[in-house]
Amino acid sequence: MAKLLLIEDDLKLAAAVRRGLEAEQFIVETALNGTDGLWLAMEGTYDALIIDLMLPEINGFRICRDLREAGDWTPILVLTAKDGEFDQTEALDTGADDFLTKPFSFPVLVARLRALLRRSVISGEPPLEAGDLRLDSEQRRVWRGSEEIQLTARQFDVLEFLFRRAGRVLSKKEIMDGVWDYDFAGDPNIVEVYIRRLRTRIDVPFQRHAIETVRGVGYRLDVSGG
Amino acid sequence: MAKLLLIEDDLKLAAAVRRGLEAEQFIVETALNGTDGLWLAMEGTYDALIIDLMLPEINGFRICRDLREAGDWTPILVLTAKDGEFDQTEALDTGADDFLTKPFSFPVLVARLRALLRRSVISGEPPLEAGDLRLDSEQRRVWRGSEEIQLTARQFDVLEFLFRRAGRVLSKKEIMDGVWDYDFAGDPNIVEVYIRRLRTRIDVPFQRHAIETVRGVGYRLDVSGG
DNA sequence: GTGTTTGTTCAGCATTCGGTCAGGTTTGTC
DNA sequence: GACAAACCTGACCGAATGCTGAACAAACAC
Repeated sequence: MAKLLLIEDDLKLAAAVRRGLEAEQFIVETALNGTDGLWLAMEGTYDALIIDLMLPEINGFRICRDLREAGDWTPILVLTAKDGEFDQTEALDTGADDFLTKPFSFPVLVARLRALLRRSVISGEPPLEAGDLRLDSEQRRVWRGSEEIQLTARQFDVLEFLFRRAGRVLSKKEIMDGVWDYDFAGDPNIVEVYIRRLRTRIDVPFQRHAIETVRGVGYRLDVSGG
Repeated sequence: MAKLLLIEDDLKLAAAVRRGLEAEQFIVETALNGTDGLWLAMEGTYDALIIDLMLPEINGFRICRDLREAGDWTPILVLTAKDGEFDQTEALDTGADDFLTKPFSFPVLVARLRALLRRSVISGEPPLEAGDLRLDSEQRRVWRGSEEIQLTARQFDVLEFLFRRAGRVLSKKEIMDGVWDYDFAGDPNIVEVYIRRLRTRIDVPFQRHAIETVRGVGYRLDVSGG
């Protein structure tokens, strides 16, 4: 699958993003400063780069430029602080393909990444399946058997998150961190609410839930699809 | 498919054009200055060249001349600044086959390119289809079943953009970037307005929209055509 | 120049969505 | 069986989002 380079100096954020992307089946390498980042990027073995603009030593702006000037057009997704010294247009001036303003939510990051990769590695990614439940990320559509199920944006994000980790038990916190903005600080009950909303839509009557509750731990999407 | 060389020193523009053309299935290589550009162009392995006239080192004017003098008659599309030092007649005097004034809109660039290539590589591209909706890029005509639908230029551009990405959900921003001038900075509502106008023309009464709304995300042309 | 078509902006409206909350219910423990 | 913790559930409300018709402006044709 796709191999990514993450250049980010905030240790905590780097670790979180890395973990998240790995859970999405990406192969992730991390550089904590501009020098290492540029060095690694120059190897040119990555399918996409995720670069923070504010970096020690060599900043992200410079990395993008240097790569482009070296004829390297690997897709680049740039991370910027909202109030920071770089703004949106500047981010794109660097030759980056897309940018994301912090704080961002994880599904947005992944969606943007997939959009960038769609041109190269991932193309025509097959729909995800669990029993007779089917979810197509690209089209953002869900079916139970042949019947399409209408979901709202957030509902879809939650379900996709579960789908990509099907069979594993996910805590409410994991789901919150994975689906909501990473600085979202609401009641974990929101996850219960969304699980319920999903269940009322995707479950088959008189059959056990496709999304099982594991009391005291979290939720699990049954790979057999309920 | 067709292989292109883009010679453009503005990183932002180069990245955007490159990305867009790749989405249209072209193979694109990019040079950021005249020297590299001429060097690559001399290889003579491209189906067409897109050259900015204002370039560092060797300008576009010179590149065209040198190529033509070397007996290379690869189709050339030249990009010029509106107010720039080169005007339209001069651009064509260089041996270019066509020219485009900045800022240009993406569909225009693609249309001109296809026109240039039609003489050589691409010819007789089949019409695009979605259900009983049919769109012919070359003729710029649209039919529902056997009945032709009249669209304005912009309406057609939007629909063609959706057609070439049928089944995928496209954000308003993607549509704006893909259809309007690359520096257009208007209200995304313009997309809503055009979607509406398209719907009133292409939809079948009492049937669901051919262009579906995916709330919070964007629009999707249903491949089954509504 | 006049009239028409096309493109864009605007503002009000309708709908949907997301998040919160306040009970209710189940589960497990003592 | 009493209790607490965890989870479920339906209702509610503000905000975001999209829809729509009309007005205005620009481009074009005659």
